[in-house]
Amino acid sequence: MKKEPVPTKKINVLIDNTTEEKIKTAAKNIFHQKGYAATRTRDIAEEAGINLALLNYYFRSKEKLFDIIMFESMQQFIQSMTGVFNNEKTTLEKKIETFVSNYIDLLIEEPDLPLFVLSELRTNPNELVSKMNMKAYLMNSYFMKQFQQHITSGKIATIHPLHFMMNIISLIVFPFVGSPVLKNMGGWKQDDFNDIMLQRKILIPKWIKAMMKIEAKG
Amino acid sequence: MKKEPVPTKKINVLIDNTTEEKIKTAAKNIFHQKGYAATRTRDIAEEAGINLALLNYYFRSKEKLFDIIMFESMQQFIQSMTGVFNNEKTTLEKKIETFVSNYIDLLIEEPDLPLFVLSELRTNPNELVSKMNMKAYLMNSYFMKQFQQHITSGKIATIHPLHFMMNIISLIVFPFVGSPVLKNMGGWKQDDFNDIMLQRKILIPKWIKAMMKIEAKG
DNA sequence: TTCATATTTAAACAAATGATTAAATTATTT
DNA sequence: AAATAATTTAATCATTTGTTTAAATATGAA
Repeated sequence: MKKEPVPTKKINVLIDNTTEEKIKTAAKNIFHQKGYAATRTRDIAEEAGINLALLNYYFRSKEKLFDIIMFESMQQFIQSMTGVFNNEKTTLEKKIETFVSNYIDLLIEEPDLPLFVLSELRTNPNELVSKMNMKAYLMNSYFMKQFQQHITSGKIATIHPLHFMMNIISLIVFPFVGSPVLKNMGGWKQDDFNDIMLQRKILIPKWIKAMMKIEAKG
Repeated sequence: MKKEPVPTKKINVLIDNTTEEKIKTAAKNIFHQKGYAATRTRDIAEEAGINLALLNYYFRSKEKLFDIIMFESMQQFIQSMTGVFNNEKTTLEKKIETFVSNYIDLLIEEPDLPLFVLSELRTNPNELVSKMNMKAYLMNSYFMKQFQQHITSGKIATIHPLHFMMNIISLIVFPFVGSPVLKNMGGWKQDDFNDIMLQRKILIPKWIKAMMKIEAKG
């Protein structure tokens, strides 16, 4: 007779050996690739190499499992900012460079992350987004303080901080979201695409700086 | 006994009065909002106000109906370029301004279009993308000719045309894709959001021009 | 009108799918 | 080792969902 599964908190092994972790890893892969609705619990079980019933044994339901994956994915999606934006020892310029670089590295590792998060956010209520409390984080960051200083000292144009964030994130993330089209148009294989994205680690900070200045003149 | 439905090509009425059109309109709305997998044929029937069986009567299957919607959506997604990019009487700068303006107008009308197309493209093979032949269209356009001239004459930096297109489209489209997050962070209602997007009709062309120049110096 | 054809409807079907059950196996404790 | 608890398995269930069927209704032609 089964009861509640025991809270599996053994020693952390490098390789996901526990059944629970195998399921989570498989779920992440398939959810990221196909989204919630198109994912079958049987697909997850097969990818994880486990019996279908174990999914419900460990996670109660497809939806509960999804909620966990979704939460962790959103954290990963956001976490790129943490640690960069509150460093009081780096300049604004340096923060932008680091942010762009870290983010592109992350997306080369997890190319399906943005489209997954954004697609699922479309249906779900924005409860999760509120929970993440991104607004407070960004607005209270040291980054934002520096940004405001640059504006008041006239170093950069007067512009809504969210326009600024929108622009940086757009330039970083959108190519990954549109990669099927881009690869087709450029005749690029995965490695070519990644090379182009790596180029953008250098280019995007330059572009951003240029964008922020011109406003002041025009 | 039913046979093949007759090809419904009556006089085009302003209001979608025919059953076929009612189904297509409903299907577009729901597919755009929820994607293929999360859409139930019963949802479409209900939204269209018709009997469920009529969907299969007119379109054979959910998939065939989806293919039609998907094709038309991609055309709409791409069509924004047509007509702008091959106008031989406008400058490069003017083309950019018009393109940005038209595109933002389209996305305010059809805010779900990009995420829908890009999500579905992720799963499907890129057969559709190839069929659209976007590469040939862009590369053979008068726009691209002007772009190359600007590079050779030193007016703008040497840069891969796809980087350039990526940047414009990223700045236009990504805010719509990430609108749930943006609205939350900015505390914006739909109308506020649209106002911000309308601001970008002016801002994006300025930013793009600035980006293209700085490269030359650096 | 009358007849044929097109359209619409309610009901039902079959496959897919998330979830559960009860038994079998493995691991842990006493 | 024996007993208890945890994990795994194969089979099954119940619901959802895309699709079909056969009858009913509406439309148009003769």
